[in-house]
Amino acid sequence: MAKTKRSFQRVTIKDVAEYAKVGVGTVSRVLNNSPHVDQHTRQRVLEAIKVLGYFPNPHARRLSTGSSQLITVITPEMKGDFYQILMSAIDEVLFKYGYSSLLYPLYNEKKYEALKRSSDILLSTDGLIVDAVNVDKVLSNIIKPQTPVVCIEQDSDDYDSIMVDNYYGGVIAGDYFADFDMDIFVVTHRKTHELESTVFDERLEGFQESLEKKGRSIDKVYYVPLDWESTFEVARRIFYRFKRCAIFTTTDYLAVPIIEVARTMGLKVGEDVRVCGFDDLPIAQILEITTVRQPIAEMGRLAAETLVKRISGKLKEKPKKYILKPELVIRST
Amino acid sequence: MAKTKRSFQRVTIKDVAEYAKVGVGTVSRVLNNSPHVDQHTRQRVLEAIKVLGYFPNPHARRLSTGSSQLITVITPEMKGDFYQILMSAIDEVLFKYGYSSLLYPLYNEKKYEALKRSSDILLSTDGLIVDAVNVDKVLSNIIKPQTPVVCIEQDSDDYDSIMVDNYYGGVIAGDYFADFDMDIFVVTHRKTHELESTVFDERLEGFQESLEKKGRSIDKVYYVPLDWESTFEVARRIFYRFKRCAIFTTTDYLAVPIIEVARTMGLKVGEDVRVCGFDDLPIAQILEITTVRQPIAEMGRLAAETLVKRISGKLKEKPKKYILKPELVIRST
DNA sequence: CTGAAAGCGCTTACAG
DNA sequence: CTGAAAGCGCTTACAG
Repeated sequence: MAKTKRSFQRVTIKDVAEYAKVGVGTVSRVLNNSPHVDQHTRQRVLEAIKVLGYFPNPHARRLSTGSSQLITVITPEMKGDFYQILMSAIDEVLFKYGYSSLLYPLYNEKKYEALKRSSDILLSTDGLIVDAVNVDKVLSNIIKPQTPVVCIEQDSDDYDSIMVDNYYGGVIAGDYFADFDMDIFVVTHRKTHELESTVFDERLEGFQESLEKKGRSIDKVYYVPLDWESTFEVARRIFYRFKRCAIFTTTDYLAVPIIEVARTMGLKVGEDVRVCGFDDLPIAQILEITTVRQPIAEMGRLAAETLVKRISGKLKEKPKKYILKPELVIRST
Repeated sequence: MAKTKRSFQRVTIKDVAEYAKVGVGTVSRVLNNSPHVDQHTRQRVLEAIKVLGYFPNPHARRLSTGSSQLITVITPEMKGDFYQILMSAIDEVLFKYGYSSLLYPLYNEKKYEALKRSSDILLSTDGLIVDAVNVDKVLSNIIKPQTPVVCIEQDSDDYDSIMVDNYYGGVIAGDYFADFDMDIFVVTHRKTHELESTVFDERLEGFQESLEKKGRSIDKVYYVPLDWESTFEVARRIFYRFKRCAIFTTTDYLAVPIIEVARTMGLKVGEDVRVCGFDDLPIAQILEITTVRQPIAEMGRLAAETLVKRISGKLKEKPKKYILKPELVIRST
C-alpha cells in the first residue's frame, strides 16, 4: 500500500534519528540502554525524544524481538483475598524478571466466549498462568501448543501444574475433629460450572474419609453459594438446633459468618462450637480461626518461576506436577 | 541481522501460502474473512492452516493495522461486586464493537511502580478505561498524549470522565433521614492513599449539608476500613448504646454487617433501626436495603461507548464530563 | 479472484 | 561507538 498514511502521523524512531542526526540503530540503542553509546550522542537522542514527544511502538518492538515481557493471568473470578495474595506473589516474581501481568478473569460466560472468539488475546503475551480453570478444556484449539502455560489449583496433562493436596488437607482437619465429642457438620460450596475447580469436593472427601477411618461421621453437609448471606441462614439453622457442634468449612470465607452468628447467639466459639476453615486467608488470621493453611503465596511464586523458566527455554522437560502440602493451624476457634 | 533464526521456527503465513500454493495476500484474506476469495481456494488455505498448525502472530498484525482491538481497564482494586458489574457492562459494549478488555488492577504500590517502569503495558492496547484512580497524576508522562482514555468516578482535565453526582446522592439520603426522630450516625471509609478516589467524602458531605439545612445534624461519624470485621465491631458499639437510631453508610457493603448485628441483637430493622446504604449493589437488592442507587452498569456502558468513539475518531471534541444522577431506592430497612 | 510488493516501526549482526 | 540494511510477520492498494 505504500502511500497510505495514518490519519494522525505518529512520530517514529526515524524522526528521532533525523532530528538527532544519528542512525535509527543508535536511537534504538539509547532506548534499550545499550552501554555502547557515546554520552554526548545519548544526550542528543534523549533530547530529540523529549522534543518530539516520541513513544516507542510496542507492537513493532515485539514483532522484532518476539517477546512482550507480559504474561496473562486467567482466573475464574476477580473477587476475594485469595486472588490478591496469589497475584501479589506472582507479580513479585514476574517483576524480578522484567515481566508484568495482565488479568483476564472469566467472571461470566461471555468472557469465555470472547476468549474463544479472539484467541489472540492470549497469543499476544509471552505466557499464561491459569488458576482453577480447566485448562485442557478451555485452551486446546485456542492457543499454540508451544505457548508456555502454568496451571494453579488444576490438574493438567499438557502443562506444568501447581496444586495443593486438598484431599490431605481435608484429612488433617478430619483427624483434628475426630476427637471432639460433638455433632460434626460441613459447610461447603458445590461446583456449578463445568469449568469450576473441584477443590472443595476434594477437601470434603478427605475430611469424610479421615472421620470414617476413626469411626466417626459427618452429621450433615450444607451446600451454599459462595456468599455470606446464604451462610448466615445456614448458620442460624444449625445453631437453632445445636448449641454444641463442630463445623468444618471448606474455605475460611464461609467460616466467618458462622462464627459471627454463633457469637451473637451467645455460644462460646472454641468451646461449645468448634470451627475449622481452609486456606488461611488474612481474615482467618485476624479472627483467629483454626484452619488448614494453603501456601497461596508460595503457589503463586512457584507458578511464576516455573513459567519464566519455560519462556526462557531453561525448562525443557515434560510438564511437571508440583503438589504442596497444606498444614493445620490451630487457633482459637 | 538477517540470518538469525529463532531457536524454534514458527510457522508463518508464508509457509501456509506455499503449502496451499497461493500468495500470502490470499492467506491473509482468508484469515480476515474477506468475501473476495474463491471457495475452493479458501478451503485449500484452511486445510493448510490446519495441517501446519498455523496461528497468526498478533504483533505483526497490530504493527500492520495499528490496532490491537484490546483495551486496558485500570482499577484500584480487584475485589467486590462493584467491579464485576462495571466490568460486565464495559465488556458487553466492547464485545459489540469487536474489542476485548484486559484488567490492570493497582492493588498495591508495586503494581503502580511496574506501570511506571514499563509504560508500554498501556501503549499496547488501543485505549484505557480508568476507574477511581487519579489519572492526571498517574498517567501523565507514561502514555502518549493522544492515547484514548476515559475515566470513571474520577474527574480529569485531560480526558472524558464519567461520574455520578455523589454529593447529590448524599443530599437525597440526608433529606430522607431528616424526618426520622432518631439519632443519626454515619459509617464511612476514609481515603488513605493519594490515588484513592474521594467519593465517600463527597457522599458524606452532601448528607451532612442536607441534614443541616433541615436543622438536623449527624451525631457521630465512624470511619472504618473497607471490611466487614471492623464494621461488625462498630455496629456492636453503636447498638450497645442506641437501640433506636438511623445509620447512613456510604456504601452498601458497610450496611450489611450493621443490619446483621442489629437483627441478631433483636432490634427491628426498618423500625427501631433505619439503615440507608449507597450504590445499590446486588447485596442491597437481596437484603432489601434502602439505598442510593448508582447507575454502575450505565457508567460502564457509557465509558466503553465513549472510548470506542474516541478510538475510531468519531469523537473529536475536547474532553467531556458526564455526570449521572443517583436516585433514592426505598426498601425495607 | 489473486499475486507481487511495499510498508508498518522496531532490533541487531555486520562492517566499519 | 555508529550507520546502513535486512528481517520480524503481517495487511492492503495496485495491477492484473
